[in-house]
Amino acid sequence: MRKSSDLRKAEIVDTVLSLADRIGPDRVTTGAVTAEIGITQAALFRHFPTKAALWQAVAASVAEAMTRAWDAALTGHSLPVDRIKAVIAAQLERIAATPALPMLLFSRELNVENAELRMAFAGRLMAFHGHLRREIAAGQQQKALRTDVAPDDAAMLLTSLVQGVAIRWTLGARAFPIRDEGLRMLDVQLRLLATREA
Amino acid sequence: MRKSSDLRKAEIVDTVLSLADRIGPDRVTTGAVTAEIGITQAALFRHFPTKAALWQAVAASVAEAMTRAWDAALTGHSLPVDRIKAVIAAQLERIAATPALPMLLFSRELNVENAELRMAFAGRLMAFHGHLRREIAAGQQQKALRTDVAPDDAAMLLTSLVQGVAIRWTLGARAFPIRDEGLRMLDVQLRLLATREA
DNA sequence: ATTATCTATAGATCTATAGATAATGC
DNA sequence: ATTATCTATAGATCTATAGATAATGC
Repeated sequence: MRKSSDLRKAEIVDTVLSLADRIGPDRVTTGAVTAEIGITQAALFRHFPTKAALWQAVAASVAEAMTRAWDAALTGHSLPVDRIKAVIAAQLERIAATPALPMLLFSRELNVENAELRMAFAGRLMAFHGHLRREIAAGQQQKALRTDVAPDDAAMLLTSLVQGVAIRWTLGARAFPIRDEGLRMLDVQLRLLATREA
Repeated sequence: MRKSSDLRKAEIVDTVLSLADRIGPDRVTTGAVTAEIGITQAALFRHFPTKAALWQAVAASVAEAMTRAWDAALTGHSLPVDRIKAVIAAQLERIAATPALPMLLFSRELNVENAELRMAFAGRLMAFHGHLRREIAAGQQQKALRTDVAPDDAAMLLTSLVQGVAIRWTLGARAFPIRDEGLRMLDVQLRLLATREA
């Protein structure tokens, strides 16, 4: 079956992510991708000039999906704490939808081969951190959150929480629903960050 | 220069870790290791029958060093909170000494190829978590730590904190001293976990 | 005599290129 | 006519094996 270039490109990008999950990012060869799709290995190079270019397209796709999900989460709520919960829930859902993400962050492809790939993800991580820091600062101004913790530090604790759950989920063979467990841990941490009511 | 088998094995294991850091775990080939040492590629297979066996020796070496460091840290202090700080400081020092560790945890070698390698690291992660949980429970009993957080959850927050700092350190080109930054973040989190004094 | 290392190479795998072929859309 | 795909293959790289050689230690 012959597809338009745009459709085929999208299919290749999706297949890379699916394969990266199943066999590991660095085991994704052009041959494995095309075998999965049902075209010859050489056909891939008519869509992407090099394998690095393919990975950059993958990074762009993942980064765009994240950005959209965060923006939608933020516009859906007004209270800072609700916005924090929503943006973290959105990110946990992105990880569940793209389970190769944690591995990808530490792949040779990203860390050694492909500086553009690395920068794309580093940029998204900073944007995520920025969202959290802003909402934490807003929550502190509304006296909902303790003010004796720097917003930057609190945002790092929450980013670490998401990463910690993702690591546990990945290494533990994904034996629990990452979104539920992540939000449960977030409630624990938000309780520690909240101003005392009693 | 000809070395005894034990010395050469140790040299090979050390070289794997050093190379894993510099070029990424999955790029460590038998040829790269032996070129670094100054023996021929084939000589490696007289010390380790397969590449998988070599990685298992690496895992055993790293795991043993961690265990020793944690035990030394724990015996050096009596107060639970001090023991928590000491064992986390020890782990941050282990990461600084073996900077390939975070990448190794997500390498194809560990996640896809080598189940024994994966289990070795999963076991150490659980042991680390167990140390933290025990000390947190002790701290709660001594009324030094809030009792409205499950020790298991608090231990996960601390483990995530270490992982989060390690990720930031790795992706950020190791631009800050991981031990200092980790202990600073630990103080922030311990302040949240402490019983209020005022 | 034992054993660490070397030379040479098989066999597998992977990216990328060159040129031919066949399906699509004006 | 355009363009997605195919066949065939070059060239690089990697693990592992077989058999020879040379250094070490009793």
